[in-house]
Amino acid sequence: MVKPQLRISESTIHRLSIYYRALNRLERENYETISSKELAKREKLTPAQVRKDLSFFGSFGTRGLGYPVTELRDKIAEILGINRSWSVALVGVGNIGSALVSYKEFQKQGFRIRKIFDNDQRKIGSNHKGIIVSDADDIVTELRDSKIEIVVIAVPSLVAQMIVDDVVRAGIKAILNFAPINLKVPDDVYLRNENMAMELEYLSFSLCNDEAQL
Amino acid sequence: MVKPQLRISESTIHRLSIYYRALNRLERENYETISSKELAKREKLTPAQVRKDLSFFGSFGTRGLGYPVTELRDKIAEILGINRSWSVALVGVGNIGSALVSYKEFQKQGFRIRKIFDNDQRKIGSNHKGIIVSDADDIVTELRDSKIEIVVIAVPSLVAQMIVDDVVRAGIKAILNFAPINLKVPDDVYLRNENMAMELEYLSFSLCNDEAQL
DNA sequence: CTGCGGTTGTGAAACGTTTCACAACAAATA
DNA sequence: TATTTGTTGTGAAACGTTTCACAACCGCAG
Ligand SMILES: NC(=O)c1ccc[n+]([C@@H]2O[C@H](COP(=O)([O-])OP(=O)(O)OC[C@H]3O[C@@H](n4cnc5c(N)ncnc54)[C@H](O)[C@@H]3O)[C@@H](O)[C@H]2O)c1
Ligand SMILES: NC(=O)c1ccc[n+]([C@@H]2O[C@H](COP(=O)([O-])OP(=O)(O)OC[C@H]3O[C@@H](n4cnc5c(N)ncnc54)[C@H](O)[C@@H]3O)[C@@H](O)[C@H]2O)c1
Repeated sequence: MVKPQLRISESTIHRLSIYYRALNRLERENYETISSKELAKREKLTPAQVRKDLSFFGSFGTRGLGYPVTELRDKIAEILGINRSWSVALVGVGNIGSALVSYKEFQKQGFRIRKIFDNDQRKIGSNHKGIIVSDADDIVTELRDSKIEIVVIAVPSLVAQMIVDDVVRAGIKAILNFAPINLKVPDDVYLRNENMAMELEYLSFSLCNDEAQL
Repeated sequence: MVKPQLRISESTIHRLSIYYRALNRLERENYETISSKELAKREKLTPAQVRKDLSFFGSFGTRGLGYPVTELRDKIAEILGINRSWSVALVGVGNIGSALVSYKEFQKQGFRIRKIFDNDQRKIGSNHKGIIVSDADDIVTELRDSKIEIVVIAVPSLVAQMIVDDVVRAGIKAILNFAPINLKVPDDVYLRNENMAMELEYLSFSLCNDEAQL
């Protein structure tokens, strides 16, 4: 898929996610083709950037015409690996965990929550959207025997490292963490952090340094 | 605060957020000073980066000794503008909105949710952590007469642009958006997006391109 | 008060990403 | 067929960020 031995930057991948969503909308609006110029305008990017990003993975457009919307959308889905479904487990079904379980878009996109863990006796055994909450003490064994590929961590910061150690021990290679803390994982485990406080802090900084044109 | 006419990059600000949290932990662990080397190690960054980031804002360390933990933490809080409290409004108290209202860390950090809007008749008038939910139809007037500085958008994507237009019309200059869509705002309004799907997609991409050492 | 180990602050080099600019091509029109 | 308009794909230039490397300095020991 990727042109051999070319390192793709994080920003490029993030923009592919953006293109993917934009193309879905364009399809709904019955566009058949889209130029890099128009796509860039819609997403506040530059046409050159759109073309360069795509060119890392192949040549999907037609000169003079632009890119075929549906085809490009599918191509990007393939590149991102979202043209399939992924088995996801959630650890910690509190405020944010519950919100994630109830979020239909993730399921629609192919991210299927198949296991939920918690250590609260009142929650263990309860049913969340058809999934029975397991005891967090069993994470290692339950994950090892499962087909889970991605684990979402939504437990308090203080216990997050402990949980993530278990998750890693169970052989999981991809983790999405909501605790505002830097988790330590081996090099072969992919870890992404979702840190809302950081975005609020960015807004705070922007407001404080307003005249400086950020 | 910022050295005159120097543009600070987004990455630098994000790292300041990281340092801030790290320093808080160090304080709890009774560290009095910390070297850029040690701080970098803890947060998987480089010592040079730590020093360069801080140097944009002044000179906070002592050669031979490192940085004073508490003092530096307070300095960074001042730079980020989080040494004060901010009045926040939330629009959409569904799954994710409720999670945010219940999240104590934001309040502790000084981000105080003071108003909540929704358009669901069953929710309007109800009480969430001491705040009565207002009718979303009144956003413009209610926000205009208020001291709200930051608005969090947690409504379905389809209505997010409409809501954000109201919010902008009310004179709000900082918005944190959870809807997975590119919102259009005037140049003088700061908009940050929290897009969880994007992080899941990044993990998916990483897993699919594993051998390529991402 | 000199020398040494340790660390900052910062210009300059190295590196990475974005933007530019244009050849190559597609379609439409005359 | 020739010409015009529009757009991609991509090397090369411009720009921005990270890393390097070292002078300047601190505290301490002798
Ligand atoms: N709520 C938010 O809006 C929000 C926003 C940003 C970040 N976060 C972060 O997300 C995480 C969860 O936040 P929350 O508000 O949902 O907290 P919460 O207290 O509502 O939920 C935490 C859940 O984890 C469970 N838990 C605790 N220890 C556990 C363990 N050892 N093993 C398994 N489960 C355990 C608890 O029983 C609870 O169900 C925290 O790290 C928080 O900082 C939350
Ligand atoms: N739930 C999640 O975990 C999650 C994760 C990522 C992103 N998001 C995004 O966050 C947003 C909210 O998601 P959710 O799961 O909380 O949805 P939800 O349906 O649970 O909540 C949406 C809330 O917005 C209210 N609302 C609808 N139209 C409104 C209007 N015109 N004015 C004011 N309020 C209105 C609804 O009454 C409801 O209370 C969506 O854009 C979603 O894509 C949610």
